Amino acid sequence: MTSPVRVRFAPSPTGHLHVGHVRTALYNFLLARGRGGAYVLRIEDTDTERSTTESRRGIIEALDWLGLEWDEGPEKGGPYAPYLQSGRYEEFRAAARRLWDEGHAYPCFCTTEELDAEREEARHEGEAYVYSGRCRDLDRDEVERRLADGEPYALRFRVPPGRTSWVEPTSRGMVAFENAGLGDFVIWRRPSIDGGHPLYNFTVAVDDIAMRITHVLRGDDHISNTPRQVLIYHALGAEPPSFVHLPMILGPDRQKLSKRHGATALDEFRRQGYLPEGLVNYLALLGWSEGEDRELYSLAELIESFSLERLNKTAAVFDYDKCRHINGEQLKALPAEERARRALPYLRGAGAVPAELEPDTDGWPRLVEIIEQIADRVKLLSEYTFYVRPFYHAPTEYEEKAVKKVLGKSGARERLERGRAALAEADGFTHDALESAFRELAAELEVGLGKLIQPLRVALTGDRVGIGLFETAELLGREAALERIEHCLSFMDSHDLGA
RNA sequence: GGCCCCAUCGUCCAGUGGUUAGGACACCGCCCUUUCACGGCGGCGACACGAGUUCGAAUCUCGUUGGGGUCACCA
Repeated sequence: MTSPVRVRFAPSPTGHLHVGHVRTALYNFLLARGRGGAYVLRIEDTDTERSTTESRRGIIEALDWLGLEWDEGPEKGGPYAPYLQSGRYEEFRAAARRLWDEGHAYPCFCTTEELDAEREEARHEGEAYVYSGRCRDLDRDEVERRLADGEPYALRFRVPPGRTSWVEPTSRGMVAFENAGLGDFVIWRRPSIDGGHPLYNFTVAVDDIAMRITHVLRGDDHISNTPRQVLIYHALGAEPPSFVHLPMILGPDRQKLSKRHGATALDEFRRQGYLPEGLVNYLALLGWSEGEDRELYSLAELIESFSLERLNKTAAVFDYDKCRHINGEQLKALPAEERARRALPYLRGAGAVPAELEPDTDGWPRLVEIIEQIADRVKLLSEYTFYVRPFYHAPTEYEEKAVKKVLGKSGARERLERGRAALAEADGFTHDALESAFRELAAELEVGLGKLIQPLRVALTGDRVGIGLFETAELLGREAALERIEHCLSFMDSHDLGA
């Protein structure tokens, strides 16, 4: 039950990290941490044409941000290096040669044109393409001759008859494929074993064997590759690991999640103000549940609770609303000081606060207090800018509905003036002092407190929406508050409002 | 189309032979309230269908339908 586990997350550096990848990485991480095993990061860069170091850096940075720290991998090393798949080239070559020597692989001289024709015919017949096996039983002498002539070839795996199956340690259980439907697949590209490149189904097995991987957790879309990999394991005399195929994450239209559906790349979520805690929490819930009605988890709690047995097998639709909600819950759990630190880059980026504002400087406690007051009005870090901006910038215009529904109401101007007087004369410019002053004024004017407060709020912030009015005023200070009211009064005059 | 996987509210999850089928998000009311949020209360809303097994099926079996994945000398 608690046998040592070795898992890996093996992205190919050909693009951005997608939420689906993130969930796969997370589950691998959770399994390893929960069972005291090793979580390794391996970069599958054998496709030299599509792999970029920029993508690799992006992936590493993203994983870093999420807090999914790997035990072995790039920039860290480990006992089973190399962790960049391209670094294992000679080992792949040796394994391929061995397969060839032992008859598990054979050279295929078919040209691209010939193969295209085969594929074309299969499509025409409405059947799945399976390599014909034309080069499978070539005469030994002929093979020698063509090899000696330097004719280009690819290496194909000789798929044996029968069926291939494996048992997943989840409710999915056994999955089986008929070998006949697999076809002899290519493990090494042309022109030859000395010059070409090893291919995925082969490299992944060799690498996992070399790294002593015990559990392969990956997307559902890899199920059809699995029998081929199991075959390679057997041919190489190795015991296959446990395979666990995770349900897909779909878009709202139930198609595989893609850019069309909105944000999918991790950096986009980050830009939008998601917390790593929020994303991790939400993604953990997409395909797994503890079995009770709980859905708020820290990474540490997930490590504690996660188990393969509780994985579910139904594809899940990514729900942005729910993701945002979970993020909001995680945000609530953070102390104001921390929320302020995390929000700062967004605030500065939006110009809501002075560019030079830094933690632990003179202006810092005030920002923390503002953030504290905003409380759980926001769910994403980027949403703080709306509430924070008024404390650093006097309104230059007034929100449309605020003008219509507040400033435009008859008597608004008088109430605002009386409010200004109350602010000017208040004995102490604190929340409590202001509140009692306004309650008295409301009683005197025989109007609801709201009637008094609304115009003031608009004058002070430019909008009807914001934190408590008395907190707002206190945080602004008497001088700035009075100045803003003056400005608003003249705005009302020039627009003939609130008479 | 072949092969493979899957099937409970709109969405995400509970539920493993006997429940008024539960929770969360979203949505809609009401309450609280200086606005917006938060919070509280309530509502809407699902076992895809058909056979079987059983005293009894959301739960087990088979079929149908539906959805998804995959069919490269990419990963």
